[in-house]
Amino acid sequence: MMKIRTRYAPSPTGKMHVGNLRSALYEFLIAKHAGGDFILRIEDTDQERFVEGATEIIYSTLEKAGITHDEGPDRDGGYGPYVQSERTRLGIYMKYARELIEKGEAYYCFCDKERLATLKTEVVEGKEITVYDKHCLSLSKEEVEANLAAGKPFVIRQNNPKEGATTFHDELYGDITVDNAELDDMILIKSDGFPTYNFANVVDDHTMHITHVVRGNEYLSSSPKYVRLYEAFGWDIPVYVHLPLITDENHKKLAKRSGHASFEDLTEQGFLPEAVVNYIALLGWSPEDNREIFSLKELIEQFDYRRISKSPAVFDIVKLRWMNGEYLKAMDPDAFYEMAEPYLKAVLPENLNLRRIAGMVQTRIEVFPDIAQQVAFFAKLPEYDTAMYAHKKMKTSEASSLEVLQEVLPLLEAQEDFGNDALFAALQGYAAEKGFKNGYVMWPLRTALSGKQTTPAGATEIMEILGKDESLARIRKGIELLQNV
RNA sequence: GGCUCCAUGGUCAAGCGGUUAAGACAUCGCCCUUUCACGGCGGUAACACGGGUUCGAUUCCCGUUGGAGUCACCA
Repeated sequence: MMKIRTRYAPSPTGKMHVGNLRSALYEFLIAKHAGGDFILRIEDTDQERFVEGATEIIYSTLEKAGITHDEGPDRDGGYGPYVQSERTRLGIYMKYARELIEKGEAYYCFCDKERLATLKTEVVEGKEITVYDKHCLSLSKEEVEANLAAGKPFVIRQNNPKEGATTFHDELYGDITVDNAELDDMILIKSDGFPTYNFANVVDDHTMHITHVVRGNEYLSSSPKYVRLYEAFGWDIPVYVHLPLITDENHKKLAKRSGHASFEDLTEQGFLPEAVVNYIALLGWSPEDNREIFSLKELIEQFDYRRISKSPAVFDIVKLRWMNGEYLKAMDPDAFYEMAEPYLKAVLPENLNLRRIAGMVQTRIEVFPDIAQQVAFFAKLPEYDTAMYAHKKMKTSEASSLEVLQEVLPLLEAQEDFGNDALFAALQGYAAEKGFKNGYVMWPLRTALSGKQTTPAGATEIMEILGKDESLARIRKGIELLQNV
């Protein structure tokens, strides 16, 4: 049994798109599930699109996501170089391209932009459609030699037949057949000497012994051309697995403007890498059972690529938030505190018991940035409307609240132990004595203490954290506001 | 527009000829509670349409419609 080898072949052009990240994840999972190797290859043959620092983003994203490669630019496995521009320097692609020319499967083309422009047949949705007319295929060997000797710029094109059809097999989509007449004579080597992706990916996948080519659906329709390349070389055709697309809420390919199209966007918004990985694993794949929370290790165990879906999936940020919340709740309190601390410190003074507050919000937030609006009232009592004192369910009104606060204030002033338990006991005692329900006295207190409809803690817990002085000050302020109604 | 692919609730999705068509998110209601949240319980909500094949189609085939992808010296 041959060892499975998959690869992730990103081009360093910016942030890592979640679609690409999912491709990397599936490629990794397919290899690891079968005990195979996952290879990272950098596709930087487009000099113009190259973005400084983008390679580093690829490394750091994969690392944060836990997707580790067995071979790559930084981990030589003997099939390098793992960077396409370096392979170009070695002349690998040119050598193979010439081999194709010898076989009549490719040819030199000297057509310039002006001539190509005359080939444009129509414009559809703003895109110009050009079909090359094989003009240079008819050039004689002498003409080609003369052009080359004269230093005329050239490209090398694939020579596809106009008759017949090409069929290839995809593990998910089955056999796909396309008329050869549909296959354009795509460019293999650009005039700058670099190979196009179309050519480089075939040569690289073969020379790097990639057994399973796993990639996005957008390559499905060009795959026949790649298959013809393999056949022209007489190489074994790899197993193909084309992945369904990830779309935005409008069912369009996820675009940058959606605001959460890249892994970086997501982590900046406070999402945990583990949750993101878990979520995108389930976007287009499902396990045999109904489980939804998976560690990377568990995904490796469970991942059967035959269960990958064929239809596109909408990226649902709401469900991701839910899942992130699940991860947050499951975290060890210390680990949670460590990550929550910066968000807490951003809005709260350090003399407050931040660890305690972190514990209060751990089950109530979905992403860390939610913390601020939950706890900001601890630092400063917000302006609030006294109408908030009236609560239907608690059967409180502004008048009843004023009365309760006035009666409870001296009680609290006399209270020695300002801990949660003691405070609760004292207030409950007061309520029982007066025949009030707990909520009837707690609601006005909590309102006075927080100025908010909802808080991550009850009245007594807030008092403990605020401390006696601040608590009493806020209650007096509440009384004052109510008296002025 | 040509070609290719896809089609189960708002979203992710199970299903692979016979099911009361799972589950999750979201949504709604109830319970719990010192508010909200968490948690628990329950509700609303789907097989795009039309032909076949079959004793029987969500499931297989064809067509229609709808959606997506692709058609570069980008990957």
